[in-house]
Amino acid sequence: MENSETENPKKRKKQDEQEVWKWWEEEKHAEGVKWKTLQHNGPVLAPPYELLPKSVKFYYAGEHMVLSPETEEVAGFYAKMLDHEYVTKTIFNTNFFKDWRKVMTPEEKEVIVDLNKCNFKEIAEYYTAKAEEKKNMTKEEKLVRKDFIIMKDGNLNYCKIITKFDIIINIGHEACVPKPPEGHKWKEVRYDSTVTWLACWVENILGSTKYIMLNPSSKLKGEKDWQKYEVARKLYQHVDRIRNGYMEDWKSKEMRVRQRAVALYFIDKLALRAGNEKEEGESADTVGCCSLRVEHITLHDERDGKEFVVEFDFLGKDSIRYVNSVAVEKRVFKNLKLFMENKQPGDDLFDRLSTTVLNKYLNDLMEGLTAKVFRTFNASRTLQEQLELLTKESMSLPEKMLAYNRANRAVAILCNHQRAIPKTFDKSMQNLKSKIDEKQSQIKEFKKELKEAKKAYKASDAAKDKVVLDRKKKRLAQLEDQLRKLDVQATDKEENKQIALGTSKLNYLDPRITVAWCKKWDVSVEKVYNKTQREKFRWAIEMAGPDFIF
DNA sequence: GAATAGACTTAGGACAGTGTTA
DNA sequence: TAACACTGTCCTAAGTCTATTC
Repeated sequence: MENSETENPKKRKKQDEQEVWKWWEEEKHAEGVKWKTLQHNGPVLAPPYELLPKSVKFYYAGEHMVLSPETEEVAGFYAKMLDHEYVTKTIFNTNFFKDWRKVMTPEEKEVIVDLNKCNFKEIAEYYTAKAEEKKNMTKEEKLVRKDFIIMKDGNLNYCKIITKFDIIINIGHEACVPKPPEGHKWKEVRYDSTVTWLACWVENILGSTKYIMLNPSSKLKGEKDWQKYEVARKLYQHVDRIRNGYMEDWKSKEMRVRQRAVALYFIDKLALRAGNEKEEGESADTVGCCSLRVEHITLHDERDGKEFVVEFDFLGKDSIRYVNSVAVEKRVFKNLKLFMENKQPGDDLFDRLSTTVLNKYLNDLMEGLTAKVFRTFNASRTLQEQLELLTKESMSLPEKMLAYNRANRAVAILCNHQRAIPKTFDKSMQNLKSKIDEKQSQIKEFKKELKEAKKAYKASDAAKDKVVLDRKKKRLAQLEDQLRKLDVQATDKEENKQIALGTSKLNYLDPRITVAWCKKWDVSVEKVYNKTQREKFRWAIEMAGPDFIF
């Protein structure tokens, strides 16, 4: 990576796009060419397929690209107008092929003339297999490989990442300026106490700023975390009023208000994210509540014996799929039908709503209230309610832990926190099951022995037979306890197959609820929080007693 | 009012290190 | 003690939300 002296790539892309539009504006009015207007997701114009000229000059990134209607590139042309990503790929392929042609032998040049006719499957398979092979290497094999690479290439594998000239540091007014490494200087020394970052620089791919910030265990982050949960707790005092408010708004004369009310209902009921607008083509096509499109929901008047069911299916943050069917109030259902009227699948469901508008409205309802507070609020409330429901005095420690994990899991499901199923899941589950089988037959066998011992003692009434009987009873109790533990373990494992508990634990659950639960049920905090988590939640561990209520 | 910048939180995957088991 | 499974930590991309600029 080079020192970032090139222009801002975001701006560059924007300019390129403007160039395309400029070209298109001219092209569609060109003499002798009849263009038809095509409506798609706003004022997008594109020529219908049958009217495309034999060759279209396509201006992009400073070079001409010829699109011929007979090829897939026509689709690419449409895609440019409708879906940026496709064309990015097309351009990549074009550039790649051009560069490849440069290094081809004359014979290859003769044969390889069309990238679309090239089949790379075998090569791809070869490298996938190689990667798998590398992954399956033993520790020793990996070490040997590493030594071999060092021997072959030497230790000269350098990559110039960033120079100190690019870094801005942020320090206290009285603090001495830390000395940059020899031959370097800071880009800027700032004294800004209104922000928390210590250093920042501009990353060279998208031109975004990167920050160095304090650890979650720091006092500063701890206080922020505490504040976050206090805002969420405050919502409890307002939530009934807010809920009554949005229910009332479902009947509003204004479409804008109805949309806001239905969106807020989803955010509250389903813990959906706000869903900011994203730059099209810049990143994956993911959505949240406000950016839902018509194609992301299906309405069922009746489904599985329930009325007014909304079926959600969309990709959320990190392209994690959200699939859920929910029965909603009749008014919500009717409103959704209304919002979807005369719209294409790709159109915005809430076309009169944005996250900025929604958050402004929320802040008027309660100071500090934003869409994401509902997620924190509902997650923490769910944990508290589930813990209350699932924990019983008579439970053993493993059973209490299962109850805790189940409560945590309920939150993770609500927030749609998923993980990839571990590769070894089936195998380790199988191992656990065979352990359970083994333990069961052991117990069965032992019960027989116990029966014999009872018989012997009854017959003899001898002290030594009593000792044997007691010992056997004790052992059986031990075995049964072990079996219970294994059963609990298997249940927990199965239920947790595809669910990630860490995200909610770390970001959504007021740690004081957990600490209070530990204190109330005599479970050590170490059982639920590891060392790092205990450091992060030190404030809560010190603060919360067994009676804390969120 | 929309677009953008800036600052911060939230997110799942990778992988090294640790624990468990045969 | 080796093999395997699991956990903790790191990484940084992908979000949210507010302030500023156009």
